[in-house]
Amino acid sequence: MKDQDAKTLSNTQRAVRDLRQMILSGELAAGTDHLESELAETLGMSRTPIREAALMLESKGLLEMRPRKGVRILPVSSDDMREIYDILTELESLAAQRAAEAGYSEDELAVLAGSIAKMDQAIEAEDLEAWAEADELFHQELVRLGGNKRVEAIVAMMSDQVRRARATTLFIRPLPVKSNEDHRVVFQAISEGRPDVARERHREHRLQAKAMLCGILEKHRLNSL
Amino acid sequence: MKDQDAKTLSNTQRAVRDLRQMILSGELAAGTDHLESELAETLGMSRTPIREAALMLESKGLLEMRPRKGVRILPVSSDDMREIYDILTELESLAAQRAAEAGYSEDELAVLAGSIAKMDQAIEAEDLEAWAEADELFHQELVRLGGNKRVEAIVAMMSDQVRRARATTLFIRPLPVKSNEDHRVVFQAISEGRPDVARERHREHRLQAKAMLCGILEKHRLNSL
DNA sequence: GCTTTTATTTGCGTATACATTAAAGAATGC
DNA sequence: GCATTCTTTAATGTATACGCAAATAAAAGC
Repeated sequence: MKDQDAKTLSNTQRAVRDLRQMILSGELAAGTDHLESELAETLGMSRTPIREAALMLESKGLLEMRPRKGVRILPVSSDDMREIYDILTELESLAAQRAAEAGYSEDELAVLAGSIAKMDQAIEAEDLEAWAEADELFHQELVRLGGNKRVEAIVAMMSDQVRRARATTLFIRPLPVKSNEDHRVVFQAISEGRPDVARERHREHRLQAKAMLCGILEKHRLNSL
Repeated sequence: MKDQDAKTLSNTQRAVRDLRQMILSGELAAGTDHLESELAETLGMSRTPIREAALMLESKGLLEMRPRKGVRILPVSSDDMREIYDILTELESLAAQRAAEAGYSEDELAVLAGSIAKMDQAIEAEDLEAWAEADELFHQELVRLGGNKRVEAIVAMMSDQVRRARATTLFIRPLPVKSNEDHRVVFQAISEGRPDVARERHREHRLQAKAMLCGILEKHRLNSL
C-alpha cells in the first residue's frame, strides 16, 4: 500500500484515504472540528486537495463542512445506528437472496466459507478483534456475491459509519456464538440455492444484531461515538 | 427559486443544481464528455466550483471524472435499472412498514393522500407527465414518512439516476391503472397501521414496476439512457 | 455595568497561475 | 509504408492569492 503512495495516487486520493483512516481510528475524534488549513498542514498539502477530499467524505457521511467552523467529524448516535442497521438489514438480505439465486460453485464461495472458519477460530481463541475482522469480511463478501455494485457501495459507506461504534461495543457485547451459527445457516442456504431461506435467515440475523447493539448503546448511554 | 440565486447560494451549490438539472433534462446527454473548462464557461464561473460540484455529482452516481477525458455523463443501462430498482424495492418497502408502524394521523398522511388523488386525476385526463410527477411525490413522501433520513437520501439519489429512463419509457408503458390501485392499497395499510401488509404490498408493487420497466427497456433495446 | 456599534481578525469561497503528464501529432529510421 | 521515438499540446491536479463575510474583540453610548 506504500508503493503507490506518491506514485499513482493523487494528493486528493491520499487525503481521502488518510482522513478516512484518521476518522475511523479515532485520531480525528467524533464531534471535533478541524480547519481546512490545519488538515492541509497535517497532511502536507495545500487546501485544495483537502477540500476535495472533505467534499467526498461529506457525501459519504463521515464529516460535515460548516463554513467558518471547520470540518466536523460526525458523531454516530444510537438513532443513527438504527437507521444504518435498518438499511444494512434490507440490503444484505437482498444480497443473500441474490447470492443464493446465483448458484455459486464451492470455489466461488470459498472466501465466504473462509470467513466463517476464521470466525470460529477467533471465538475459540477468544480473539474479538480477529472475530470482528472476519465478521466484516463475511458481510462484505456476502454483499459482493449479491452482485449489485450499488448495494456494495452503500453497504461499504454504512459500514464505515458503523465501525467506530463497533470498536466500542465489541468488548461489552456477549460472545458472538449465536452470530456464528447464523452465518453458517445463511451460508448453507446460499450454497444449497435456497434464496428465501437465505434472505429470511440473514434478515433475522441482522435484526437481532441491531437490537443487541442499540440495546447496549442505550444501556451504557453511549451516544455520539 | 431565483431569489436566492446569487444571494445565499455559493457558486459550487449553483453548479451542483445547474449541472444536475442539465443532466436530468438531457441538455448534457448521457455518455457525452465535457471538459471542466467548458462547463466553467457555460455556467460563468471558474473551474474550482465546477470541480467541487462534479465531485459531489460523481459520488451521487450521475457522472464520472476521468483524467484528461473530461467529466462523462453516466448512461444508465437496463442492468443499472435492475440494480436501482432492487434497492428502491427494499428501502421503500421498509419505509412503508415503518410509516405504518408510526401510526400517522389523517393530517400527517394528507400529502400522501393528495398524491394519490393527483395520480387519479392525471389518469382521468390521460396526462402522463402529471401522473409521473404525482407518482414521484407519492414515493418521495412515503419514504419521508418512513422516518429514516439515510433511506431518504439514498432513494433520492437512485431516483435521480432513474429519472431519464422514466421520461423515455413513460409513453411506451401501459397506462398505470394498476399502479394506482397498488398505491391505494399501500396507503390504506399505512393509515390502518398494518406494517406487514404495507411492506409486502409495496414490495410487490415495486417488483412489478421493475419487471415492467426492464422488460420495456430490453424489448426496445434501450440501453444506455 | 450593560448594550450596541464599530474595528479587526480570520477562515472560506473562488479565481488564477503553474506544474505535471497523458495523449496526439510530427519526424525519423527502417 | 509502417513502426518507433520525439515533440508538442492541452487538460488536469495543485498551489497560491485575494475578496468577502462571519465571528470576535474593542470601543462608544446609554
